[in-house]
Amino acid sequence: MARNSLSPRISTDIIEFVKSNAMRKGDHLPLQMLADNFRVSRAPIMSALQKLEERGIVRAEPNRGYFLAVNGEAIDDLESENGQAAEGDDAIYLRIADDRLSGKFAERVSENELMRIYEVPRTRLLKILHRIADEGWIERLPGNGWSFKQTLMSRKSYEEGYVFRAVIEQQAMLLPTFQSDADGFRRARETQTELGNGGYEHWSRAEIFKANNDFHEMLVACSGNEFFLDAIKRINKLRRLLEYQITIDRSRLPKQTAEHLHILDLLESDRRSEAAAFLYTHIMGASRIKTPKV
Amino acid sequence: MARNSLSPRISTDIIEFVKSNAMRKGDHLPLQMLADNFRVSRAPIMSALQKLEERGIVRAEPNRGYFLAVNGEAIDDLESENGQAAEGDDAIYLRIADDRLSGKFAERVSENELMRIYEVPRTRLLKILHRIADEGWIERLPGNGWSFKQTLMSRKSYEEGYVFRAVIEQQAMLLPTFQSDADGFRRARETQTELGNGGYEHWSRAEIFKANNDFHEMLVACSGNEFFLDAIKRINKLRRLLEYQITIDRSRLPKQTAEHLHILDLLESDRRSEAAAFLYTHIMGASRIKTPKV
DNA sequence: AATCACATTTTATCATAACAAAATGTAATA
DNA sequence: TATTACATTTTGTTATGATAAAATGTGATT
Repeated sequence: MARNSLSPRISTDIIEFVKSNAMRKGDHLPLQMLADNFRVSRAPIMSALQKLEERGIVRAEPNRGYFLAVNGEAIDDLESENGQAAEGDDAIYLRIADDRLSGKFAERVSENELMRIYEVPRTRLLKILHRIADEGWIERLPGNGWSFKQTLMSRKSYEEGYVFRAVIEQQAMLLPTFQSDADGFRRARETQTELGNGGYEHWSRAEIFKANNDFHEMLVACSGNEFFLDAIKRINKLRRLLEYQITIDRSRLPKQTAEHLHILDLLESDRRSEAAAFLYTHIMGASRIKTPKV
Repeated sequence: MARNSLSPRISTDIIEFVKSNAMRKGDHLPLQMLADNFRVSRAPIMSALQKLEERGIVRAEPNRGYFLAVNGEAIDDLESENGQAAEGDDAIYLRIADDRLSGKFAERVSENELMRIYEVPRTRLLKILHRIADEGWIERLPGNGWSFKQTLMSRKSYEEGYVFRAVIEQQAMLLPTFQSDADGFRRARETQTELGNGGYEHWSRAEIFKANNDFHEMLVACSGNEFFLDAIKRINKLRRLLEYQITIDRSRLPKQTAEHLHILDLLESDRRSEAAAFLYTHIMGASRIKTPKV
């Protein structure tokens, strides 16, 4: 057996790309452009496009290339919509997270043990374990095996996480290097407005979560300081895992999006320290309400 | 061939353990206790002790175990002193860092390429690459190969790093959960005093660096917030890499240690916000002086 | 001049087997 | 009873060869 192909993921990426660039029916999709964009060679792009052709999303013209067969916004990506059942490595990753949160593991596990449980070859297992280690909830022991860390993923550190986020984001906004990103603000406004105007009723949990994270990461990116952004991205990965288990209280979303818009208002009228203070209470406010099962 | 043994590392660890616990000649060293301490089984402890016996540091009594043959403080660990030439994985890691900093790599490299260059089996190479990825200066590409990130390890982000540290450490100290650690303070005082009273002239660069890092991490640990501590530890790993290349200005050390002691003074007389403010300028002050070659 | 289509090279993953080290169970000893 | 010494089991690293995917070079087409 060989590795599993990139093309499914690339297909999804292309659809997302087409949508977010508001491309229209008939637009050309050059191989090299897409390849550079996704940081792969032309080969996997080719096979992804071929599969998209079978689905009628793009049209192939011999010796000329691939062209969009429909308008970008008209595409609804079946695979990623109903494909909630994550494929490939992600599936295993989520199963491990689940099993960990429901206490099915001893603190210490061996690689062989995990290979048997999840029926995964070692190479792939290690990739996943390293990802988890990067997120900070498992670590390699000096001898054999891996050890789950209790520290993250607990109620206590859940709250600590909110404190950390509130402080980092507020301070990032107060840095002298902070610069508003007009384009980012505009797009954030669109998303938040849409979410507030009824979107909160039908968007999927993942979409809502992503919109929220994107907003906060966009703000921190304005700080112009890589380390602040990195710290936030890192903690958001963990958060995703824990909040997956929480039922979203959709009734709170209108208030949340209103607060997000308020922050943008303040920034755009150059009231940065007010915005930073408000951001702090905004984040800490969310902490008080949510309650994870763990 | 099989994996390389843990015992050299464990030998060093045991020596460090004996020293830091101020153990005396004749003290007993139970296998299980050491095993638990280092999170391994008794097997590698056994072989480490056997090697320490050959070096005359411990004495074996049949069916009774191993006993210290000299006083803890009297041991000078030849292997780790002159053993500046790091062994095993660390050696490769440092070579990669060097080669990267001196611009010997294209941005994108394949695993096979690196295996050929450093003559390392894939398993070990991957371990090292994942460690580097965790530190944030390389990342796996979606297809084949890895890509060095420019962002960290540059002059700009070097300065950003100082800003980040200053903010995080200051804010950590201001958290309501912050609690002084009497024991930690005492030990920090000892080290800093020793370093200030002439230690700065003969301590190795690594020792000085470690003393400094330990001080700051100890302070952040008092915050009682895992995430703050984690963020500082993470950035310190990177710092170590960059500052390796800088010649330490030893004449500055007395001032630095004096400032460290001053911070402890302020904290112990319950002037926390003053301490936090001073800590901030202390860190930013260091940033202005040092200049990395990169 | 771009871009594609196709052919070729390079790469990483997987299965397998060998082996040394790590982990562990237990009788022997202090 | 606590700890070691020794025997046994389990584990993870390594080398090797097969294979499919990714990367790339180049002539053909627009």
